[in-house]
Amino acid sequence: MLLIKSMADKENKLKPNTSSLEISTFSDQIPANNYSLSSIFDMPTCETEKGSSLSLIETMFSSHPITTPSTFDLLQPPPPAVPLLVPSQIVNKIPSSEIVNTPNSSSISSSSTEAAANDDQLQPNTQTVDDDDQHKNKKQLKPKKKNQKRQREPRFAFMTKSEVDHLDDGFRWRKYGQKAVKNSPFPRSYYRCTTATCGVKKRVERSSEDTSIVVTTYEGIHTHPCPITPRSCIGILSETTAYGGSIGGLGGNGGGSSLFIPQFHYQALQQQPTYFQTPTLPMNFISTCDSSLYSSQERRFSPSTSSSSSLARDHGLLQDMVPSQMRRDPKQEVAFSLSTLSMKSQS
DNA sequence: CGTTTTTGACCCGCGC
DNA sequence: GCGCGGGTCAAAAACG
Repeated sequence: MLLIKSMADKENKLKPNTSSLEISTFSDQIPANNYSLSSIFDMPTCETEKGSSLSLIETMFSSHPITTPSTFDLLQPPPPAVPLLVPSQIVNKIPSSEIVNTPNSSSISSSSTEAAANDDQLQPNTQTVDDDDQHKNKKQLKPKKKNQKRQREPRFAFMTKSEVDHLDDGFRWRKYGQKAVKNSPFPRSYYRCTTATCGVKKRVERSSEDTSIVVTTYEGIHTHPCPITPRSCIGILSETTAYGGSIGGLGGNGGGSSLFIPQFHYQALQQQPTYFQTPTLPMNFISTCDSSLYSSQERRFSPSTSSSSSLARDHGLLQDMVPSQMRRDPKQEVAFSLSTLSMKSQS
């Protein structure tokens, strides 16, 4: 699971060279039942340039309980990546029990089969039914087998502090539904990746407790490159990850938060099962902080910013993960664990 | 005119 | 069995 919180307001816009961005991404072993992450983690606080202090993780999912742990069980938090990629200061805050490798965890690519295998209620012939087929069957043949549960892709939830609900993450989404959320004045929107072969979906809803927080839940893995690849992303990405086949992303524009969570290189998922196929997480994440300065369309053609190019010159794991300026500022902490993204990519 | 959004209806799972 | 809530469909409307 990834959780991200960013601070952005109109007066304190996120810029690549500023450190007003607060990020906390991590993975955990998902409890079997509903849970509130705020009760699991005691994250440190950090200060923005404006001096405001807030917890990196305040009320993660306290109002958004995850009720489908089976999908999250698919996440694989690999131990090797955590100590290398997560600042120890942050790691120490995360109970080790929460980041241990999960025996039941599996890869994304193998999630469908393993999920089915782990789900005794699933019948064997349901394992290969994908979303599209489900939809077709839904229209053609209403009756479903009783024990046939809808198979869900792994989900990744992000929390961002944003004024805009639908954050631009570089991918193109088509809204296909909207529902009122119980006990919340804000509706939940359903989006689907517009790429024909890509079945990634995402839900966007605003927290009822903190209306400034937008909860974005991604479901599935993109099987294609990002159609709108920010130059700044390319600037700091290794060649193998420049496409940023992603689990999910957030990117603000129009004065909202400006985040971009790079995703797996879609090829990496298929070919190279290595944790370190994903060191681009915070890189993209941070490199596109300036997206508020231009629209997503413009961003497609915008030249690399000086900051991103400077970031591109940074090498090494930590350098790759954290902008130099942010690294220098002890107040600005970036906590992340690629373990969530580190899933076996055997196919 | 193609694409996206809106929105009411429908399906499905689950709890009672 | 029924009601509720989450999720999805698809026609119509809106948009660029």
